[in-house]
Amino acid sequence: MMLNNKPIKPTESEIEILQVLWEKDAATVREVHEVLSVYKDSGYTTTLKLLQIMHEKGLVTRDDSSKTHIYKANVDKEKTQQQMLGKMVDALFGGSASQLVMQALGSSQPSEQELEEIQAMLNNLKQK
Amino acid sequence: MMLNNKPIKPTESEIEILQVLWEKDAATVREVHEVLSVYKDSGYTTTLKLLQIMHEKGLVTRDDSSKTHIYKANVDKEKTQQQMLGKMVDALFGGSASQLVMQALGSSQPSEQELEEIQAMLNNLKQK
DNA sequence: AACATCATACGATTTATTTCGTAGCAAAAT
DNA sequence: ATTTTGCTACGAAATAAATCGTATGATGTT
Repeated sequence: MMLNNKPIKPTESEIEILQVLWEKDAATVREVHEVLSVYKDSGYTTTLKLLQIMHEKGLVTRDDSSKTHIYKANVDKEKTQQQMLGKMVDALFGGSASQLVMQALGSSQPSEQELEEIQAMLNNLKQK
Repeated sequence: MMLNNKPIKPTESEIEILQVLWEKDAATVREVHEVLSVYKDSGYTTTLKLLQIMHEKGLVTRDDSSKTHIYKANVDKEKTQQQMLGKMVDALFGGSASQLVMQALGSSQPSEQELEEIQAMLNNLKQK
C-alpha cells in the first residue's frame, strides 16, 4: 500500500479554498464561493475554475454524479501544514524549527491555556 | 520620526536574496549570485534584475558610488519573519499561533538545547 | 411552451514573477 | 591601443497564477 507522499504546493488561492473544504468537509462551488466572497471579491467562475484546476492537480476530489458537483479536500490538513511549515523554516529560519517556534511564541499573545498546551507538548518531548 | 511599517510581501526569489543579504550584511550582485547558484541555475542577469527590482521596491538599499554596486537588505529579518509567520498562521492555522507552534514542535526534532531555549521563553511568557 | 435561474466547461485575458539577451560603458589585461 | 572582461540597464520573452466572459445544458417557474 502506498501512501501519497509527493510534496504539495498549493498556491495562495488554493489554500484559501482548502481551508473551506477542511472546515466543511464537503462543499459545492457555490458554498465555497460564498465563504470566500466574505473577504474577496472575485467572481463565481473564478472559484469554479480554481476548483477545476485543483481537481486536475488532485488537490481535491469531486462527486459529479449530480449536476451540482461536490468537492472534498484530497490533501491532509496536518500534512499540508507541515509541508508548508518546513518550507518556511528552510526559507526564512535557516532550517531551524526552534527558531521559528521562538519567533512565533514571541510575537503572538498566547493565552494561559495555550501556554499550558505548549508546555505539555514540551514535557512530552523532553521525555526522550 | 516615522517607522517603516508597511506590510512586506517579498516573493519567493526575493526571500532567497534577502537571506543572503541578511547573512552577509552587504554584497555585490556577483556575491549574491554566487551563493544562489549553488542551488539554482538561473543566470547572472537574473539575479541582477531581481536586485534592481528589489531596489525599486525598497526592499534593499544600494551604494552605487562605484561601478560595482553594493546592496544591503532594507527590511528587518525578524520583522519579515514575523510578518510571514502571521500570514501563515492566518492562512493555515485559523489564526492560532499556538497551533502552529505545536505543529512545528511536533514535526521537527528539537535537540535538548533547543528544548531548553523554548522552555526558557515559555517560562518568561508565563510570568505575565 | 417559454423563460428565468443555476450549473459546468473552457478559452482568453490580465497580472505577477522569473528569466534572459543584448547594448553600452569602464576598467584591466595584453 | 586594442582586446577582453566585468558591470549595469533595460526591454522582452517565458512561465505561473488569478480572473473573467461567454457558451451550453439542465432544472425549475410561470
